[in-house]
Amino acid sequence: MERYNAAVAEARWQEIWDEQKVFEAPDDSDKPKYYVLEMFPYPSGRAHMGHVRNYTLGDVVARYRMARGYNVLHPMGWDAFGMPAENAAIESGVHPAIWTRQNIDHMRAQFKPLGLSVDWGRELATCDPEYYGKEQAIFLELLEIGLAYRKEAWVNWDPVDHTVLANEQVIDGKGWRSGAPVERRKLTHWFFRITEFAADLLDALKGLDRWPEKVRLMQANWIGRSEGARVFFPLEGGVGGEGRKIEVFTTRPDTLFGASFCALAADHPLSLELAGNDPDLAEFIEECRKLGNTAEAIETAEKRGYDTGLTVARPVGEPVSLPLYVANFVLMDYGTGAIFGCPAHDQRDLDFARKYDLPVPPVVIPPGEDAADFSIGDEAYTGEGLLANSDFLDGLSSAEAITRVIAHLEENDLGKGAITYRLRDWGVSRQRYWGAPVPIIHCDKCGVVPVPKDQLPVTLPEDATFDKPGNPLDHHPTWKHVDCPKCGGKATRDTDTLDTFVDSSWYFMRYCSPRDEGILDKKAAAYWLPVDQYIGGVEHAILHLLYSRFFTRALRKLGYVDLDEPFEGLFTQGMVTHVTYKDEDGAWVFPENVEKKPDGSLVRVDNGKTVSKGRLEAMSKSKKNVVDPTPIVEQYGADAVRWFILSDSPPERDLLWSESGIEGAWRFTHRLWRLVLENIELLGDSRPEIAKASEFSASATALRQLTHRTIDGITGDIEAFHINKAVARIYELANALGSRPDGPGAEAALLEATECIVRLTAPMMPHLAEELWAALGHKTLLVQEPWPVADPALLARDVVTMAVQVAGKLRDTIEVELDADREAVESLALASYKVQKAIGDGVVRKVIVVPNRIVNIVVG
RNA sequence: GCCCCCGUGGCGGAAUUGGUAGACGCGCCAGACUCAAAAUCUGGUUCCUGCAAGGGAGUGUCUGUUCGAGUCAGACCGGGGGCACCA
Repeated sequence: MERYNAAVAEARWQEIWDEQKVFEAPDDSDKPKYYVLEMFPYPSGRAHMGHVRNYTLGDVVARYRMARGYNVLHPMGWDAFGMPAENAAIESGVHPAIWTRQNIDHMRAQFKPLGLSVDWGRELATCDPEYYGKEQAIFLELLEIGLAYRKEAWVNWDPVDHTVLANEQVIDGKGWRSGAPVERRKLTHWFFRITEFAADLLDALKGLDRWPEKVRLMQANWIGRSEGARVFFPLEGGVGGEGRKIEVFTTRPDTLFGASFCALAADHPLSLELAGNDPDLAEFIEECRKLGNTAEAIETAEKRGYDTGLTVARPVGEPVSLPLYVANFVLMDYGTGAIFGCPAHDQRDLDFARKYDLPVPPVVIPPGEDAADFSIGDEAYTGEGLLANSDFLDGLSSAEAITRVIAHLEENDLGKGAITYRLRDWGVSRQRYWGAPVPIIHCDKCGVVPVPKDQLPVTLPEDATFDKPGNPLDHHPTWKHVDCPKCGGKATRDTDTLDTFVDSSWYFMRYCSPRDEGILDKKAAAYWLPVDQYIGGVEHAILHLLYSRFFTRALRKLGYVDLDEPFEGLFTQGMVTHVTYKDEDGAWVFPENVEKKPDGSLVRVDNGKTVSKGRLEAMSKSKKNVVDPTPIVEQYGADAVRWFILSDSPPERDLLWSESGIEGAWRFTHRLWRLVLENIELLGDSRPEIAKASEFSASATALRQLTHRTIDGITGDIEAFHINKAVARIYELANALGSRPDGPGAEAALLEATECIVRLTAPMMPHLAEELWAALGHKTLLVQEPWPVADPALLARDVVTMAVQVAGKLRDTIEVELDADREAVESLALASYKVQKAIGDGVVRKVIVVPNRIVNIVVG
């Protein structure tokens, strides 16, 4: 028997699928639609195993749904804007567009041999003007309805690179690339008003029942809803005019009587106003700004405050004056930028109070403590309890007190119940070249002027230079200089580009009508959306998914789509890991540079140094544990790679890439090939139809039952993303196919099982399955064949094996008819020699019979 | 610090959701084929004890609920992830 030549067969089937356009998805169909999407890749230039895993998982779903009779949309594109392209331009002088194009071509060439069921006709790249021009149109429409706006905001500014840095690009308070200490600067930026949907984005998480609980939780935490109250504290002494007051937010209005000070954020308007004629305060504010916002800075910084000398009045109960501070731990962009400090019941406030010698009156008494002698030491009491020293709240529980005090505040116009979210508006301006230009013109006379829609796209100038720091769009000699569309006078373009998260927030909608002249074709969008199954890494659990949810709501408001949630089902896959090796100097070593000596020790091939096996790590260039998919696919074939990736590890967990694993998978492709061809040989020209067989031997029936259980099991496994279990069932059926049935109906049963294993393998190893389907004599393409259906009659068993326990310990098993009655089972169990031996001279107290499962004999 | 998830053979992992722990694969061991090797096929493989039949232990640790616990509850230990001065 000749060997299966994966390379030849895979190329051939890919060509046939391509020619017959089997993966092209029409925008309307009698079939139900199913939209499968994997997160589109950043074209870094090299495909990695993580991509292979991601797209293989999606492909299994897509091919399965096709077989189940769905009109499947399974597109692919490129998240093509972003910094690496610009860095490449700075480092090697290649233009970002050229660099990106080459990478896309290279990666597409790496993906194609995987045999993915992708409709390549819908391919898009976010750096194409056809794409980002539409994005600019969306921007302008968001501006019209107030979901995009401009405001001044504090940003991390890299003084060397002359650019804004995202928080994650600031390491130890320094720019990740320049190493220069990052400054806090106030810049005017574009924002998307995502906070408008904060409540909805949070509430709607409940309905996303096909999302991982973990992701929903992370989003909920990120949105961060806090319930409490806003409370006004009047400024005393007529400062700033009569009736002036500061507004604070608190989640613990029940502790209001425990207030011993109030504090403002450094950038609070009142702080800035007071700093105007208080140089010391101005200096303090400056220090706060320098502090930065890195984790380390925050952790090590002690609580510090500046006493403004002003006082505020406690708004409830007996009149009490509280000192007003400006404090470094109060955030301007959360709540109202001002707090009241209740040291007894908040750790930060307590630290602050101890430092500045402020009173610490307890007002919430923990259960079991006595109000008379309860006092606070070094730890604030943040739990609930009964109120004391709190006027009309005394004796109430924390919960009751909160309700009561809010009612009191509202009746007397001193404050109101309020909800605050941690979520902030999304700053989208980036001072970079390789992104979608903000389609805005700034005119001295007319102010901010949108680029007229008929002048979109605002394209990037091709002749930008990258040899000096800062934004190439800003230094370009001519690009930004334009006439004002309104008054015709001299004006300049906005030189910022949009955050690349904007690009990825709507690409899944654009796929529905990728060549549409407008933003999108409403009919196509209505047909295809939402995405039925989205698949990608957990690293996007928060931002990308949250921004996409926002964009969907925004486009709904604009009338383009009629849905809130873009992704009906979400699956987050694990990483691909590989062992790491380090030599005696602690340097990472490539696996191919490691040799195993006969005594089992490991050495470097190049210099003979001792190597130790490190822990499993996600594949990364820096740890030298990457495996390039392309040579592996060339060596073993795409099916073997796909099979290995799908077996063993559950898709949501990390996958350990190993050489022995891929070889095992490769062996199975050959084993299945041989098994099926042997069966074909055995059957000769006969193709006995299962429906025509009138009688089946025991072995034929057993094989049929396994076949149908396998169909049923794999169907459920794929739907539940238990792909590793589906793989195990294929192995099980393959093992059974090794020993052929005999007697009446044997040939029909064998053919049925053989055809089924081929059909069930198709989503995972599509080329091999197609090859074997043809070998079985079929003229149709397997990819267009329906999914097999399990016969319920063959799923039911007429005889079951029941376990018999004595005192909870397994002693024997018995064969009984399905649903055999209790007494029969009981007496059969008691008749067992092993059971009797185990009972010995004990007394049978009770016999528990769980039908078709287990018998437990309780012995006293 | 707060929130969440996970601990099962040498390894990756199954276990119908409270009912025969270890499916399936990798690895390893033995056998068959071969002059030999590779490939392939067959069998074995949780641990302890025993020639064997068998017996005992066993799902991170300890306690509990139950006729019965990998599964439920409580405490602890270990690993991973998210958020982090959010009032």
